[in-house]
Amino acid sequence: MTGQVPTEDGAHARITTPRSARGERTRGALVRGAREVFERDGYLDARITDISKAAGVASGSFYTYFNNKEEIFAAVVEQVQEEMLHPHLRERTGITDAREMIDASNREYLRSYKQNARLMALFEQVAQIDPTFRALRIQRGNAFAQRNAKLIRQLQERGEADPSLDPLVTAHALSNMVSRMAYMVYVLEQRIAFERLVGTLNQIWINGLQLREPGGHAS
Amino acid sequence: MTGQVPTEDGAHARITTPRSARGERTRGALVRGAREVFERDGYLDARITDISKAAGVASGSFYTYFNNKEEIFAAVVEQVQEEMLHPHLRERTGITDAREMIDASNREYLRSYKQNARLMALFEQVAQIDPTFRALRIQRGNAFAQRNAKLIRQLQERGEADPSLDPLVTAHALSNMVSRMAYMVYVLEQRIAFERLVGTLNQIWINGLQLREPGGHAS
Amino acid sequence: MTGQVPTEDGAHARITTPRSARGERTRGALVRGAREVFERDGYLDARITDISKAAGVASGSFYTYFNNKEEIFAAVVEQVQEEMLHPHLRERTGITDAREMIDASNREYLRSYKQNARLMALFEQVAQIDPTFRALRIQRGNAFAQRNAKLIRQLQERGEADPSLDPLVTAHALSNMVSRMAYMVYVLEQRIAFERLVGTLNQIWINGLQLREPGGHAS
Amino acid sequence: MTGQVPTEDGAHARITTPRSARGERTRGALVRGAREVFERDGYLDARITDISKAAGVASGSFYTYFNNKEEIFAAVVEQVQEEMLHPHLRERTGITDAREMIDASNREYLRSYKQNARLMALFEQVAQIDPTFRALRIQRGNAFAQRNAKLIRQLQERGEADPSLDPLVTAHALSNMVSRMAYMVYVLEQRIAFERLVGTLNQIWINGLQLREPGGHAS
DNA sequence: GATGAATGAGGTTTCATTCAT
DNA sequence: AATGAATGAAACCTCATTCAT
Repeated sequence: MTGQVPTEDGAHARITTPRSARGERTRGALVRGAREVFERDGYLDARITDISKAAGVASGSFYTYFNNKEEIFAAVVEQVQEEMLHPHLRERTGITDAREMIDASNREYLRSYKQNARLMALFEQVAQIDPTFRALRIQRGNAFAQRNAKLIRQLQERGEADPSLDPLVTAHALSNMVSRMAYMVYVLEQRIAFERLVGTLNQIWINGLQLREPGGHAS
Repeated sequence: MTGQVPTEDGAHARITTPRSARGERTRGALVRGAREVFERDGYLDARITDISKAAGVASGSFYTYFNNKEEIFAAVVEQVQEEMLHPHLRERTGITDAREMIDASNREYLRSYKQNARLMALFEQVAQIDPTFRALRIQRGNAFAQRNAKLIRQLQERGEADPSLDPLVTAHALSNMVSRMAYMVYVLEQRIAFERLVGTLNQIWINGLQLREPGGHAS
Repeated sequence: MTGQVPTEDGAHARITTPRSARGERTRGALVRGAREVFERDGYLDARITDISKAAGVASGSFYTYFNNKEEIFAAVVEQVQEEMLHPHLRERTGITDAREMIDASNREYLRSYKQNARLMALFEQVAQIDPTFRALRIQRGNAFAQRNAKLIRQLQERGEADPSLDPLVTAHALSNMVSRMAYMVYVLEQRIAFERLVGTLNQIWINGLQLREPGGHAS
Repeated sequence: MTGQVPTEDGAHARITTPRSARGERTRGALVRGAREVFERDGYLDARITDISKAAGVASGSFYTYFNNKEEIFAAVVEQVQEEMLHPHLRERTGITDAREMIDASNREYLRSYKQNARLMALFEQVAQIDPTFRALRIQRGNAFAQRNAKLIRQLQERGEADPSLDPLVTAHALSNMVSRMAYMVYVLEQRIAFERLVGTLNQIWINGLQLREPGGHAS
């Protein structure tokens, strides 16, 4: 009746948004505990009991703030996103040259992926398991690809990129290539030196798009 | 861990390799049933009971041939591989031109992926869940990349491909790009027309490698 | 268990009889909330949390005034009884004729039952569940039957009622008949028109007792 | 897929109708255990664990045959009904006189109720709690009343019963009177001697209906 | 007194695995 | 070998009750 969180099913919505400082602390401990357990045991093997234990609260307290594993996982994701929130690259660095932009973008992505490999593995796993989270990922991937497709189109219009490429498909393909390589190297632990990885991926982007000097004449 | 009886696979030696024709039939039914259930319910939600039911045998019979879900999944994979076993492309078609080879290879891969989308989704899922199967995939990916890396090296030596690219990393990157796009389109059902997909991916391979005419002079 | 403080009811002496006006208000809100929840959800599904919520007080406040669901139910019953407390029929109306009395009494009972059907259903339910409340009902039923038995005996002595009937058993039987019909019609919602119901029940009373004109001569 | 019991929701119908003798034995033990526990602890306090324990089977075995407490209760009811199934009174005894029929019928009903008091208490309780079972009771009550109403109508037509009574309402009322008295005496344990009880109730039926000699002239 | 979060016992349910026939 | 019922170890989840603020 009173300001309850709008949950999916609207059933007997029992979960609470913490009103007191103490509640805030407990909820926080649970999210932290969940992250710890998820990273350690994986999504499937994480038991709610263990999360509560890791948070140092009674098992029942979990249900004060979350209805199930899925929900607390969403909270972990949210928390991680806030953590990772940097100002956007271009805005920060003012890069305009396409090559530099590609390098900066790939470099930053791979660095961050490497840094949070455990978490990325987890996200990858959950996307395979939970439809809700999978949908979220698709959405993000699409938004990202759309942005990149626009950049590619601009380059094509300026005569700086291969005009025969479909911008959207290309954007998807190149992004997927990078993210999959990040997964391969940092989650599956196939050892490739960072610089070699970035360098090769950059080169494939540049070659793939047939990037030319802004002037327009080939090197 | 200590002094295991030297059985076939080191397990607790209970499963039987069917000797009789009847046994062969039962085992076959189980594998077929498993595939059906896996494709329908996904790996996680597939219950051994359901597999037995789908196979039309008693639940207990499962354990005559397999020890657990993982093992029967392996059997499904094996069966599928036999099915998909075509004679290798080059051997079959005798293609030698790199561009043609890329097209033939991507085209065949995507066609087959589309054809078996359900199964591919399943494999993707299980690779996220089961370490054994994950290792298998890594191994295959590596073998495949190694083969492609060798081809790339040959092209570079003949002056037909960008010599600055790391052959192995490039091979991994381009393969991952294709397989990930296949996943995106045929499992996640992001609609992209087949020809546009193949065409764009081919072009990125060609551009990415900076493939030149066998003659050796740039366009 | 040992050496209990001699409190009002011998319980573990925690509940408070409100001293302040604020306390009075809170207690009242709880009883009102309980009634609402009991009528809505039934006794079994009424959760103490819900009662507190319906009362607009914190869940913990419940225990300031009551120890458990049973106790607050008793409070609801008490409150309802006060509400329903009419001056007694005869005293109010001065009826002395047996037939008129039967009609007035049945009519009033059924009217009130219909009016408070939800509550009556609740009482019926709780009587099935809670021994304390069940005992209370038995007691009331007996008191009521005893009163009626006395009237029947008087009628028999005056030659106005069948002398072969056991007054107490008859009193119970006829009362039970009426209350059970009320339950059937207004709780179980078996549609019978009010007047037909009252009329038939009156007639069975009259026939059952073989009521004769006060004068004493048979019909 | 194969001959499953048609359950209400048809979901993942997991319960089994025993195919083997052993299964039959286990199911039987569960129903017997349930009856024992229900009679001992009441419906509400009966835990599925206890039922399994009383049946001497593992807790999980319960779910081989039943999905929940409600279902096994239904099985108990069914079993009891089979037990109580006597050939119908009239058919058995060939009674045609209304008075004798009333006596025989009430006598038999009360005898049986007394005999199975614990069970009847249980049924009464569950009817208050479980809508499914409540509906069943209503249905039965209606069927029974309809039969009796027909008899009353016949008597009225033959001039042997008070023609002013509504047959259906009267039938309900008199039946409810008897069943409620049975409840009062044998469940609530209000001591009334059997013969006095039957005698008084018979008399109220006879008086209530104003039963006359078949010949038609009053006594 | 009021608050609302924390507690944890207790019951339910699932299903991989075993085993007697 | 096949059968299908029995087993019991987990996990989950609820909510009456307590308690620090």
